[in-house]
Amino acid sequence: MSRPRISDVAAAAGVSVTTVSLVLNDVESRISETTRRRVREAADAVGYAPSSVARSLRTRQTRTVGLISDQIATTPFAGRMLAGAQDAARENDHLVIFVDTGGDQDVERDAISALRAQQVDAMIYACMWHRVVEVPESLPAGSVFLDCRPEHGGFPSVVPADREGGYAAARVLIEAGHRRIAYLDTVDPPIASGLREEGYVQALTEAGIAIDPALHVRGETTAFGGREAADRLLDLPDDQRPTGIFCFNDRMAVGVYLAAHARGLRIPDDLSVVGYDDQLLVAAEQDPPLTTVALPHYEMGRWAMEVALGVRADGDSDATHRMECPVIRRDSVGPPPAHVAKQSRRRTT
Amino acid sequence: MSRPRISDVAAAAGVSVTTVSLVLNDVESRISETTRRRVREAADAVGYAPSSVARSLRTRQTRTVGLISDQIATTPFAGRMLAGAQDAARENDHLVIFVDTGGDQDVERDAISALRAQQVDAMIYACMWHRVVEVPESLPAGSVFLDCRPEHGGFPSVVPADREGGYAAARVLIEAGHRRIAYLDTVDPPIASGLREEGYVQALTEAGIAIDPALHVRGETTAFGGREAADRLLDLPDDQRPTGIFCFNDRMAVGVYLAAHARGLRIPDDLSVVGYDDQLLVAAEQDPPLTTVALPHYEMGRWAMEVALGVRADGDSDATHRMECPVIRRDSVGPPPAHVAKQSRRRTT
DNA sequence: CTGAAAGCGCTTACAG
DNA sequence: CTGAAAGCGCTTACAG
Repeated sequence: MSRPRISDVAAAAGVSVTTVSLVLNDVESRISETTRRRVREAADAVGYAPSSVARSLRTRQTRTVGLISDQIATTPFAGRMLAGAQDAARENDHLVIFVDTGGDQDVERDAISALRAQQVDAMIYACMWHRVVEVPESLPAGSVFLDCRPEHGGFPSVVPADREGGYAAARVLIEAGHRRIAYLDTVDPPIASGLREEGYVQALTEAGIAIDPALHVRGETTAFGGREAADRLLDLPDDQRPTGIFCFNDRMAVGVYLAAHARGLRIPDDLSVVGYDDQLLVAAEQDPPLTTVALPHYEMGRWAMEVALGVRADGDSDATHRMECPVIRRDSVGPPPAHVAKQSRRRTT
Repeated sequence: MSRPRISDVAAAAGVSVTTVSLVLNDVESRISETTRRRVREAADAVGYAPSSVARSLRTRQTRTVGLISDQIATTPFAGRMLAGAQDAARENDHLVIFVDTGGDQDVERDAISALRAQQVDAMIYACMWHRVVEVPESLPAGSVFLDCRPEHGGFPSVVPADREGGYAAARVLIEAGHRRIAYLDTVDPPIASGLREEGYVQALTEAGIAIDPALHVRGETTAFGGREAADRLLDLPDDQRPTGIFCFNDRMAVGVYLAAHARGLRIPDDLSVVGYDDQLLVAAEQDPPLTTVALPHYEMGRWAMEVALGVRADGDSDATHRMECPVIRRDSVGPPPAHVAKQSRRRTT
């Protein structure tokens, strides 16, 4: 009925529990091959599986890591973060105890102490999107921050390289020949917003394109918000209207599609657009499929777990690692429309 | 340096460890209020938090439940399942150890034995979408199946009420006045596909509408698949073309929007559409927002955890619980176009 | 090459 | 009202 213990195996094999433990754990020792086999057979025969809890009590490590997040589970795009952490944990024989606090401070405090009581070997503090966070008081030293950065440092952390991502997005448009490139930004700006803007500004500046404040608009971070902001952009006089729009995220880019279609503008023939996030089920499924910059959630999750487990060298205890956001080229970017190129030429002469 | 033990608290309070344990666990006992206070103060003073692993070894329960899934984490719509399970676990003072196997059998086997070794108090086996599954050999009795059903019963399980959902979807269209209602189905049909079809057929039949096989089409389960299938529907002769389309899921419904727009058909004026899933970031963000049937992922996750923990009465050990899929009314359904109503009348006379 | 024994940090009958 | 002691199931010095 109840699970067999190591002493049951010992009895069945006619040896001591010491011996059983030694062979089952493959401890460097000169136990004879005969005995080893006998022990293994006995273990199989009684269906023995060692108790992790007893072992943990003795060895003081649980092969378990706590992953606490603000709302990873309820957010559509961060599951891959969990998946990356999960895979790295498995490869290193660890289990992950996952707690989603829903952003509630009290829940968070309780979760941290429950995780400490469980004696997790390591802890990861994850956010749904790139943020700077206050460090919860009881968070153990050495915890790693995932998709967020501790306010005053002191912990390793990994975040997306948003500035470089913004730069890359703008480059895609510049290389396609665009000069009037808008940044359709979010209204209540998270960190990523400013960072991406910096990259955008840098790319344009390097390309000798003057920054036009009229081309920086903001909207709610939804398709409808994106549409509304895009309307303002597309209502600009012909010679000021952007030919390419870099959107803060894919949801807002969808709004740009809506606004474009509403006035008979085709993408990418009349208007080029690039998004951000590479959101599953949205970016690839637009018509035409959206060129975008991917958030490397899976890789970030894996990185965090690997430094938490100490199997990765570049996890400085006080550095934030910025992970590259690759450009995903699809079909929403083309050259600017011919008549615009003409106009531009006319203007500059 | 190292964490304080119960004996440290006992020493600090000048009592036995028995007493400390008794007061900290609020065990029914006649320990004097004075002593209790002294113990609590001592515990605070030394920063004591009991070790879950030591307690687990002794009490033989870990207050931990294993949640193993095929790919919940990497799928966008099932995070809420995790959230529901999570919330129920927290309310009952349990932690969830989450393992995503990615559908790999070997990983699954290893995960189950790791979870058993951890002595989880209960186990939940979750799927990304409604399926009938072979029961993994080593799965403990009493495990509960989430969004799937064990092939030969023997375990409690919870799945969406897809038949009723299909019925409800069709009713929405019927009540809006439609008679030519198509079912835009998926190509490689999961269980839900047939179930939803049954509901659809039942609703039409009850309403005295003959089932037209030409109105049951299939496509890949993507926006493009939905578009392609919708094209076939919309290419039908005027008097056969559906005025309302019930789609297997929201992604395919997006394809219907695409097909409709491509031929200048407005939704819902010229064509009504209802989806399924209430997919985050897609259903609500269409133009017009999509009327759909929601998959009750959060509630299913909660139900599964509650029966796993034994805090819910209706979790029969061998019954599958079908959870209602509520209709989410938005703006993609209207009455059929006037000229169609006229035509229909003409035909029936 | 193998075993007896201590100890990880708790809880809980049992005794007083 | 409180305490001494056994025991949960392992691992690991230590001894032989």
